[in-house]
Amino acid sequence: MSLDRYNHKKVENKIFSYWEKNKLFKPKKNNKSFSIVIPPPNITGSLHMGHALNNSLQDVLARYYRMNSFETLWQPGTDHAGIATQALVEKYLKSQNIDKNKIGREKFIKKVWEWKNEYGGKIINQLKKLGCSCDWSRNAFTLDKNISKAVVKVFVELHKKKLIYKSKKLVNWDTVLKTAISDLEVDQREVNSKLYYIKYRIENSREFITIATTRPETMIGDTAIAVNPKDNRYKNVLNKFAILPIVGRRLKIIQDEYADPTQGTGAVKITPAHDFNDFNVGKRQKLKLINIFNEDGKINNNAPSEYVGLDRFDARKKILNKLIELQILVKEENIKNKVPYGDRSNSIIEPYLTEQWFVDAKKLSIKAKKIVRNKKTIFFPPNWSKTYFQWMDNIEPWCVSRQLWWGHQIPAWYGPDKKIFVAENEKKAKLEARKYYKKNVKLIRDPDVLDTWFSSGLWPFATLGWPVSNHYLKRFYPTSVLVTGFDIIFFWVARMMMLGMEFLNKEPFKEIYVHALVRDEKGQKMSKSKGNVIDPLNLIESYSADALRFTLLSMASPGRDVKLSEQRVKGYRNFLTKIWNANNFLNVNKCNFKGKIKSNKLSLNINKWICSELINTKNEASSFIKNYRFDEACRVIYKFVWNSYCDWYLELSKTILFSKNTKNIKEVKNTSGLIFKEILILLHPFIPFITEELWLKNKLGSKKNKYLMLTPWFKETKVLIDKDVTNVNQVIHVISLLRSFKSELNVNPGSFVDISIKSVNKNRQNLFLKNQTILKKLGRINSISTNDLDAEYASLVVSGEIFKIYFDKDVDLNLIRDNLIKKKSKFSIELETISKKLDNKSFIEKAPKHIVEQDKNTYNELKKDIDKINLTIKSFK
RNA sequence: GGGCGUGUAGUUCAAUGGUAGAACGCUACGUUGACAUCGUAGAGGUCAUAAGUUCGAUUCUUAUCACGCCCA
Repeated sequence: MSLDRYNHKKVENKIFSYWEKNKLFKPKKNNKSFSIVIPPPNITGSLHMGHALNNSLQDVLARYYRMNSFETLWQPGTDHAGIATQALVEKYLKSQNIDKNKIGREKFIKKVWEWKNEYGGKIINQLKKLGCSCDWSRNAFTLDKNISKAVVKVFVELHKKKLIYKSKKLVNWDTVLKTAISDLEVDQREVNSKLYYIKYRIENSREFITIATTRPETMIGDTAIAVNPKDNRYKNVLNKFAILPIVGRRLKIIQDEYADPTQGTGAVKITPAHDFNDFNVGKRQKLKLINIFNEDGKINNNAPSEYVGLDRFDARKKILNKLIELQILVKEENIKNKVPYGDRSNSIIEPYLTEQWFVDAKKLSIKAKKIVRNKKTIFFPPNWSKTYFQWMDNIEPWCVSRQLWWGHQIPAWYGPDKKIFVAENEKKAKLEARKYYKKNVKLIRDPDVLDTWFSSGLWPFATLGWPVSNHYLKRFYPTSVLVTGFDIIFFWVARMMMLGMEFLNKEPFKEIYVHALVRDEKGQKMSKSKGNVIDPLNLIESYSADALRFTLLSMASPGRDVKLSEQRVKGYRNFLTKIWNANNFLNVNKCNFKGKIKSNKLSLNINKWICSELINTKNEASSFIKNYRFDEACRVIYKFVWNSYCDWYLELSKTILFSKNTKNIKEVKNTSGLIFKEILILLHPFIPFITEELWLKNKLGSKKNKYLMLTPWFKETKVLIDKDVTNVNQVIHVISLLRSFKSELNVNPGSFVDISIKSVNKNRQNLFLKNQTILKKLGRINSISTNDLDAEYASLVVSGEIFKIYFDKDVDLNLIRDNLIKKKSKFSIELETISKKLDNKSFIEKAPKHIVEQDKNTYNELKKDIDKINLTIKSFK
């Protein structure tokens, strides 16, 4: 009979639309609550493997807790990604010959919103394809009105508390995007560079001091030369002046710990406006800061006229040529050093002196650290807290202003004398200004916007409606768990912790589950330039979202990267097919899905057995999910469904289904259907689509609730231990041995045999006779007899007892004997190791009793087996 | 330089202080009753190396060697 095959393409979208239409994603009132906020993907993004893993994990949790009667909210949303989005739209406009600066800020922002409304929802739809059960009606965006309000409030309050301030400092400046960026957005890359040795003449002398630098062009901004106080080589020139070549400025030769005697010549030029270390030296030594760049990285008017307007790299070339001409370039040395790159623009970042807004992260970090130290927020795996502390302990002021248009404009206004008024809106700023100036003055708003992470730092409470107090905030904050990749512990997690503690005085998450990166099958980071990117949407298209989810989840072992290969996805697609076919089998045989399992009312041992397996699996799976061991949860469920249920139970059940005992048939039809129903429940958090499809197809829902998604997970938890259960395990064991035996003896596995259990003990004889239908069918046995037959036989030794096997065709006696000898030697080796242990007095004395007992038992069993085999071998002679 | 992590079957990974497991791949065979996207059987491991703790170490400790990531 040919039945239809599972076609995920027909199923997945349809099922999702059912869930959405029937509003199943909305939290249902209940005593206990469970909440997650999604790490908001940015609106320019499209689903990559990292998202797929991250969201599969969250969805398992959300679905699991929802099915366990928790009032569950998975809060979705996206962030506005200031730099990325602005750059993208700018580029797009440029392609249409529209210049951002010509159309102006307001129109530009309108264009970005247009773009956002058109394309910004792409990733949301992709998350839906993956099956994410977020409450999509609450989909949030960092530039939404309410979140923007929260952002302003936070800014104003932090400013009041003096935790936000404006200051002129060196920042990381992106000369392409023309904005400050945070330390974290700077990528330190090791590159091949040159170290240039340059002679600076000592004033009023014919002597020189040679400095070494990787950035000769910044010499225009030099304001000193430093040597280490311990460096005796330069004693004679200390406090003298050197003359800066090309420019002619006098540079004092100073002592500073920063100069490293082992680096270069030990003398180092100090350019406080263009290097973070030099900046600190400058502060200590009260040096002048001379900025030599414009915001685009071109030389400004502080340089000699012939260099003004040159790009920094052209300036370098020109200056080097000049140095050669002046014969003061001593040498060039090839070195490797770290050069800062902007992770968005991919251009070299310039330390640049500007006025920016800073958050006093150090103060904010105090509570945020405490909460983790006190285990109010727990990292999983726990080691990530070390990373968190390490960063928090060395935290620097957080530069939050960006010279962009797209984002939250800073709520700060300037009076005519540059006096700053920070307020929630212009009206309030004006009021304050009036108070200050005692008259109305014109205020100009700060043009800059806030770092995107500033608003995503408010994500766990701003999305729940803060600062307005409401049901959601009360019910779902602190959230239960944050699921995130380790790469944004600093960027995002730390910031949410700091701001959550500051404004709600409560940790934003009770737990933080940190997952790894998804790499390709060779362990390489996926990147477009390497061309090894596996697109999750392609995998979904080919193998279904369910298969992709199960793959990612089963590989999500803590502390380990996910190395993804398509083969695995294919393998789990096969798993779906298996489930689908099992369902076909049940339907063909008119199995019954209705009712409840009452394991204590079952009479057939195979039914008791599968019930017991199910309960064990369910309990194990539950505890694995609670402990974030999704890999283990997948493993036990997969094993149960495929091996226990499909391979053994359904095969065993055929002996009943194809019998004539109507009572037994009924019990099997009930049990097989109900166990399958339980399997769907069990699997639903992992593979929601196919399970829901089968649930609906078989009409397994109640009148109140049609859908699997809202069906309770737990029904029965008591572990079933029963003699019948262990008996089934024994029967399975014997069948397996018999199959192996045939294969070892080169006997056609399809052929039937007769067996004699004459020499087996009475109890076990009864067990085998009682289960002879099963044994005969699955073991391919004609007859089981308590008397030996008059024919050639081979002996199968099981647990010290001999089964005599009569084959329908003659088997080579030598083969049988060799088989026995092989087994004997295997057993003998085992026996030897165990007897060594048992002969060891300290083992007997010191090892736990049950271990000694266990070994003694094994010893006896092996001994018995070997004796029986010896006996049999003798009979050959 | 500081920190974190990883070395277990051909591959990707589990587990465990008491005779090493799975999946995929591979090999052989294919038994009418859902399934060849399948079934049955099988091969395949000095658990990176060395020392220590222990009755016993793949598991704990230390060192070494490889590899990866983060921070400076």
